[in-house]
This record gives sequence, C-alpha cells and structure tokens, in this order.
Amino acid sequence: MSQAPSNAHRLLWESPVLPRRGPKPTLTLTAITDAGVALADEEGLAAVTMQRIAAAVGVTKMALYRYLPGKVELVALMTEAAMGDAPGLDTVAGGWRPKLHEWARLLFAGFVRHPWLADTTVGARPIGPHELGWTEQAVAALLGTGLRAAETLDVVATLASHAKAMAQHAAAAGDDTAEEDLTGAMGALIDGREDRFPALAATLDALAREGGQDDALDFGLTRILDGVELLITARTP
Amino acid sequence: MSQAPSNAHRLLWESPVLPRRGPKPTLTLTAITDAGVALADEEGLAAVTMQRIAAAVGVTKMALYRYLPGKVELVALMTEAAMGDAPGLDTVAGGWRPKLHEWARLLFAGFVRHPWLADTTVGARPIGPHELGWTEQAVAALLGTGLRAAETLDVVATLASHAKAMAQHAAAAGDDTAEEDLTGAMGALIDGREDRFPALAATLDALAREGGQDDALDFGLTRILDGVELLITARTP
DNA sequence: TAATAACTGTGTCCGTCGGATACAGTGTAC
DNA sequence: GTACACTGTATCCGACGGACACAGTTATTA
Repeated sequence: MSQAPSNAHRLLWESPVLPRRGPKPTLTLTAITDAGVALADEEGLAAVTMQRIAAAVGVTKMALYRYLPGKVELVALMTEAAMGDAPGLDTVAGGWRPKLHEWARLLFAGFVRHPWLADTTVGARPIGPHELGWTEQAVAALLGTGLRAAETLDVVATLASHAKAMAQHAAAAGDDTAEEDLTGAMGALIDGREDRFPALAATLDALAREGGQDDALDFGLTRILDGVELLITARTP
Repeated sequence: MSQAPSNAHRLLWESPVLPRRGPKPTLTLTAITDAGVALADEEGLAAVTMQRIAAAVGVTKMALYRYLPGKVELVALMTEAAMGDAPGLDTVAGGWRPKLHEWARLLFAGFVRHPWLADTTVGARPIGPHELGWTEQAVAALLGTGLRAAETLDVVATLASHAKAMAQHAAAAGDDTAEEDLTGAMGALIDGREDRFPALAATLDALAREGGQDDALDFGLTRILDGVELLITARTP
C-alpha cells in the first residue's frame, strides 16, 4: 500500500543523512533553499535557475546536484521553506469562524510575501510537512461543527484557493510596469466599446463614483464563511 | 490616457490586415492558434513550443514569427480561443443566483476542457474580448441586486477563482501517473504520523467511512452564493 | 513588358536552460 | 599507508525562444 518514497518525499520528510567520509560539504540544503527563496521573492520564479542559485551560494551549477536530484525537488523544498510552520489557532478566540478567518488571512499574507508560492502549490506535487500542517490547522478548527469529512475538506480547499487567488490578484496589480491595475486595464479596454460590454461599463463607471477601498480578500472570506455558517447552523439541531 | 496598444492587444482586438503584395501566406493565425490549443490540450502547456506547433502546421519554426511577435502573443491567442464566446445567461431563469451558478459551472467546464487555461489566465496579461465577455455576463447577472460596484466585481472574482481552482484540483487528480488523488496522497503521508496531524487523520478516517461522492465545485459554489444572497437580502429593504 | 518593392518561408546562429558524465582533489576508515 | 567514499568542477548535450540574413514569390508601378 505505501509506495516507495520518491526523492522529493525523502528530502521533504526525512532528515538528511550526513556522510562519514570525504571532504566536508561547503553547503547545506537549507542554504541552497534559502537562496532559492530569496531569488524567487526578488525576481520571480522564472529567475530561479540552477546557475543563479549556484552563483548566489558561491559554487558551480553542477555542485547543487550533490544536494538535490533536480529542480523539481528544489522547488518543493523552497515551497516548504516559504510556507513556514503552520500557525497555531488556539489563541484565536470565538470558535471555528474567527479561527478560519485568521487562518485564511495568514495564508494570504504568506502568498503575498512569496507570490511564486501560488504557482508551486498547485496540481500533483510532493507535499511537505509544513503544507500538510496548514491543512491540519484548518481542519482542526472545523472539528465538532457537525460538518461531514468531505465538507470539511471542501471548506478548507475553498478558503485556501480564495486566499491564493486574491494574493495572485494583488501581486499582479503590483509587479506590472504599467501603473494600471486590472480594473484600470478593463476600463481602458471597454472605453469606446460600451455597447459590447454594457454591464461592465456601467459597473466600472459606478466604481469610479463610489470611491472607497476594496478589500477583496475579506469580502470573499466573509461571503464564504457566511455560507459555511449557514450550513453549520442548519446541521445543528 | 489611452496608451499605445501593444502587439498582443492588436492581435487580440483588431482584425488582421492582410498584405497586398508578396506570396500568399500558407497559414492563418487561426490555424496556428488552433494547433497550439490542440497541443496544449493533449500534452500540456509545457509541450507547446514553437517547434512543435510549426511541425503541426507544416512549416519551419521561424515561419511562425511572420504571424506572431513571440510566444507570449501565441499564448494570449490560445487563451482567447480556448475561452470561447461567453455564454448568454438570458435563458437561465430564476434571477441572479441560478445565472451565476450556471456561469460558474460553464467556466469550470472550460477550465476542465483546457486545464492549461488556469495557468494563462492569471496575473497581469493582455485581456481579449472573449475573456472580457465572460466577465461581462457575470456582472450583468448581478445588475439590479443592490450590490455596490466593488462588491459585484469581488463576487465575480471569487466565483471565477473558485471555478478555476476546482478545475485545477480535478485536473491534478486525473493526469497523475499514480492513481492516487490528493486525499489518497495525504492519507499515505499521515499514515504513521497521526500524532502530528490528528484532525486530518480523524477526518480522512471519517471520509473513508462516510463514502459517497464529493462535488467540491458545487459545494463551494453553494456556500459562496449563500453568502452573497445573505448580503443581497440584507441590502434590499 | 520590365523593374521594383513588399512579403513569404528557410537556414543558420546565439545565449540560456536542465541535466549526464567524467575527473581531480579531499578526508576518513581500515 | 592505502583504499574508498565523497566533494566540487569542467565539459558536453539536446531543447528552448528568438535575431538575422537570404532566396523565392507576387502585386504594383514605370
């Protein structure tokens, strides 16, 4: 049943066995990983190449392969490092809802701090203890609410994907050379085409008049949690 | 105010001006784009290289650059083609909620049909008429509900990102060589570590007992729309 | 009709990427 | 002291996106 652990799995879950003979390694996995995280933070995931990382830590490109089987494993380790230890939610008072709200906000903050995490935490991938720990915390907050197991996992997935998407949204607005954000870009596109996109034109027009700020993260979180609360209260007699 | 349209913008929004002299082009932008979409559908976005597309349409790699400035524009055109014309929601009866629910389901279906769309419809990017049309339809469904403009756009963004994330989730479970899905992978990781992840262990255990199927898309959509409905009814006196 | 200008597809070349392999130096265990 | 395990390096490969020069083709113009 339990299949042979892949290289990535071993790197993520087991502590490295240090060699007993030969020259002392000049590097550590942690140093390499940290260099990768720093590089990705500053210049994006595309800038993370073996060359750049090797230069950052002061060795040749091929030296890195003494520590890592390949780039896939490097990205997995970077992801684990950037996720960080899952936050404890025991200090958050008030039951499942404020706990989950805070959890999603912290997750969002992590995705904003490391925008490339949104690209590496998607699809089939090796999962590390940190990432699993985040899920554990959210699931723990929902224990005893009466939700079914599948529903619990769905709620966590919905919240996580919302936090991720809003962080990507925020990152997209910030890193562009043009100072226009997405709504600004849409406005420019619609300008002169109000007949094709009447509802959008009217909405963007109203948006400009309304003013005020828009916290898309909290807005969506509140809607989702409202919906979850509705389900939970319907379940509890 | 309106800045000079980029190459991608011109390709997406303006009809191609055909040359008056010289040999007849053997290709069309549409043929190239369709080949790219087909290739991405079958082998993923990473398989979409200039070489492969050129081979598919029967020319040399460099011939493609007579039609496209570069790969960025190709991906933008592929995205537009794969998104397709936005569905009209007028036939959906019952007000904003069933309209939006159907809209999200159709968007989800598109993301499932073309899993790589999730990667190309993120971040700062040139937006084409099809993509804008999808947004238009969702915004139109929310007109007259009493929501503010910013709230309307937030609701649409929340629904869209949920549909996208669930499609990514579904795609990840399908394309892997291992027959294990994400919950199966989590179960294997937790096995023997129940003390570190007690809530997850209990939930996965309960999940196995509960049986039944899990429609994560509709579950999340229902929660979100419940939350939106709560807000709308609170707004209308 | 002939020349010109515009446009097409091709071949060659470049730098960068991830990675395989062979090799020389280094330190521990026997 | 010697053998072995281990390190970092240098070289090489195929594939990638793309720049550039070139030859062939076609509509316009003289």
